Amino acid sequence: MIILLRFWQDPLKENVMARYTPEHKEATRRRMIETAARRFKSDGIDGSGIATLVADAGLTNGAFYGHFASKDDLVASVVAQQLEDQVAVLNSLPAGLDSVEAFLREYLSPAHRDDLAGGCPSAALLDEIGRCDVAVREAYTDGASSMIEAIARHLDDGDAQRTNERAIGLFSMLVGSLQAARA
Amino acid sequence: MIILLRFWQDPLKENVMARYTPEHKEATRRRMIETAARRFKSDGIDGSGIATLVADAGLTNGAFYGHFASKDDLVASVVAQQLEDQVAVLNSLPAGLDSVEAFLREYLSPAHRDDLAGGCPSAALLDEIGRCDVAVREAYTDGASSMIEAIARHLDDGDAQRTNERAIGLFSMLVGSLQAARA
DNA sequence: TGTACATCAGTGAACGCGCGTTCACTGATGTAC
DNA sequence: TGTACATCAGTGAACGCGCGTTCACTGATGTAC
Repeated sequence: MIILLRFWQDPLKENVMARYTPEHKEATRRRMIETAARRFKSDGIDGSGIATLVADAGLTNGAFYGHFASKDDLVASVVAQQLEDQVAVLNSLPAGLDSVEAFLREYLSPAHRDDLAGGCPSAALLDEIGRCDVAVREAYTDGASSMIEAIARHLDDGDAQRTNERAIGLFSMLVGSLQAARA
Repeated sequence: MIILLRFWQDPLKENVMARYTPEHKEATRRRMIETAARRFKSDGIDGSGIATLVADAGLTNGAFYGHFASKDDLVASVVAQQLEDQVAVLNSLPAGLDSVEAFLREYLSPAHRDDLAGGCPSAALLDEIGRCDVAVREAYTDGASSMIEAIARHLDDGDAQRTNERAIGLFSMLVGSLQAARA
């Protein structure tokens, strides 16, 4: 959750890469989503203009609309991708309460508090997402329910309903605490 | 916390009110702060333009800078006022855990979830405040620590340190839960 | 193998628009004589 | 009491600016013959 996957090509290799392979355009799109995620989380969604977002990915203004239909389309893609990454991290944790505890300590650590760009998307963007268009909000609710499930899997104590409630409570408290610590 | 104080004059009385009494300008300023609070919470800070904010208060564009030095100045005033109101509500609750429980039920009620404009400023604005200028963030941290104190007063169990930690935890969880419920 | 053409990821200038802010002005109120 | 002037909350047009988006173009790559 804290350490982001950096799966885009390094710039040198990128330049050598054939321009019209099926992978090339897809790689650029992924790079845009990754760099936009960091920018959104540190400067806010409204606070990040298209010009800055494409420059972060090493492109110019006009290239944007070859990859996304609109800014909102990018936002929805970013939100979905970010939550997917978090779910993957949660699922890769070994079972047992020890690993949950280690995860919590890391989540609430000063390092995570100070790493807005690389940190939890919910803590950085939740209330802005609530004011975005419906596609973005759907991307968020879909992703968040996967998160809750992933958390619940670690807390499972037989009573499904209760486990789910505790997962939601834990998630809410984590996000709220982190936001409070930052403000 | 949920029911806002509506202390501005009603329009009829306002029109009759002498224009240059010391109260007149102050009343306009308070009205701006109140209506701006509602607008910020429902549309976001970045999402609310000066033109809309002054129109909400029944004024036109240019009047704004007779009351505030800048938009950030208004934001800081709104944040301070909102938290002050919340503290006043908390302090007016009768002592005892019953009233705390009633308060929690109200805070987490569907009515409060759906009342963005009239609801808790922290839940609606926390992550946007984190990206505002230093005066706004100071107004928030000052107000929030009064909030924590007010909550702690209701949870007091003799151990000051522990009470304070529980107050922070409760506050974080409430804000986080409400945001999650809204998104 | 060499040449002509098609493809298409990316360029960069331009668009209309709403933003925060400024400013010359208005006109009702308060004050001086 | 009546008149002339000062005050000042509020008006509304205008400003420069950055936004999201569009579009004619470029030039490296892939394909056809």
